[in-house]
Amino acid sequence: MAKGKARDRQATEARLLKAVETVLTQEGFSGLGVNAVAREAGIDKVLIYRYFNGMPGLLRAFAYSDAFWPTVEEVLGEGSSDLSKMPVADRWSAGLVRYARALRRRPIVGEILAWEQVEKNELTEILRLRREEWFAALRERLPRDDDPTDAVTVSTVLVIGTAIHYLIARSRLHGDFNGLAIESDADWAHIEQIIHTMCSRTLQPRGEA
Amino acid sequence: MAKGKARDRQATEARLLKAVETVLTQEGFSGLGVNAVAREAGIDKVLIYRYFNGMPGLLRAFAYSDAFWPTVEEVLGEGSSDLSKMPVADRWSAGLVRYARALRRRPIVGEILAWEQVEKNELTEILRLRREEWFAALRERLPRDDDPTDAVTVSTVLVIGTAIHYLIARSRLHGDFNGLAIESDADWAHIEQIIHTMCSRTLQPRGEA
DNA sequence: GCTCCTTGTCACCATCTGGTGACTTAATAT
DNA sequence: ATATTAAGTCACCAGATGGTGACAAGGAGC
Repeated sequence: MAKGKARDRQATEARLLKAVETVLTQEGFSGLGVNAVAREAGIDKVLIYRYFNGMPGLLRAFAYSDAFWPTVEEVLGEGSSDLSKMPVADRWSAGLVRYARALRRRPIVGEILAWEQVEKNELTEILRLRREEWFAALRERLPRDDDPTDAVTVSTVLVIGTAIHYLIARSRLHGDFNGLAIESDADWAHIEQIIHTMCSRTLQPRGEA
Repeated sequence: MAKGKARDRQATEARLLKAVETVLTQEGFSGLGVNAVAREAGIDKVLIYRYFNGMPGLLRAFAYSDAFWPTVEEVLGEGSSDLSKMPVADRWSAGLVRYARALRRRPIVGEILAWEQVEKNELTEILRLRREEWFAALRERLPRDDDPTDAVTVSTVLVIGTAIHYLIARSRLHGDFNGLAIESDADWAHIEQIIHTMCSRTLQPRGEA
């Protein structure tokens, strides 16, 4: 039984894609390469070159698989809790919290965020472009306030977004950041609370010059 | 003159430490190893083992050199602009801005922040512990408000701090984050403005339950 | 003079990586 | 049945890494 795999290219490609995910979550991107992926999948590495034209091709296929990133709907929330009906501060507050939760649900996301932060090569650019496509699609679906305060609102939200990315990436390896716990769900509930406070106080329209 | 270096252990050790910094900034931590450092310093790698007992020892020496991290004074500001005299919102706002500037001044800091974010091994732990020592020293020097709002204040500041770390690490490789520019000094002036807004609006005491 | 320790040099090892060419074996078309 | 194509296996390459043992030569003390 051992020698001579059932000749099934589709299954082989699927196993390779799965192996990318496994290697990425278990060993991190520093261990991601043709050797490790092939070893994990139990498939000769030469097939990665034949079927995907090398590691970049395989990673591109991975980036467009559904393991890679949450859907826009998952963040926006469908039906009842539609974000676009909320006032601006609540909208962004709830949106950011959902974003954090959606990212946190996928173990692989932390790895990808960290990687993009740390290396810039053919592989990371593939994932980054895919992620930016996603973000553009998200913005398409959000109402745009065309008053001049919109720009500063977006900037503020982006800054909080970077904090989320940082904390999610960090939580893979560390239990806290200078005392701010980022391990358990309770820790994250606390962080969500802070995000909410920052959003509502910063974005809330107030009587001001 | 080439063969037979002037026998000067101190100078050799200094060149190795300098080479750590150079390799780290130029090639990143993924290229940091005995071979690369020795090559950069023009010194046989065996001396790294002899003098520093290997790479961890060399990095530990580096972590306690002044190339590694800004001084506490640089962030707190000395003399005239003493942070501890300011009201709470201004204190943190100004402190975070100074922190960002101090980190941004050192090319190597981005690399270290990114590394700690991404790997956890003997080497990164050395740098992390050193950084946390630094942070503890910083907190010693700041006045502590013992009212219950202090905890949420600290959490808020830490979240903004993570954003700073993220953006500094990212700016080594990318010019923006989803459209938020992080390249030029003007870009960072904008970010400082946002930090200031978030701090003053979130931390400012307001009539509230 | 001689000895002894230190500084520095060189050659070598096992191991891992990305990548390629040549092979066998199964399935399909004629 | 036979020829062709695709799937999978194996062995090998060059280059890089971390790490070690053996050696040459400078400097200080006796």
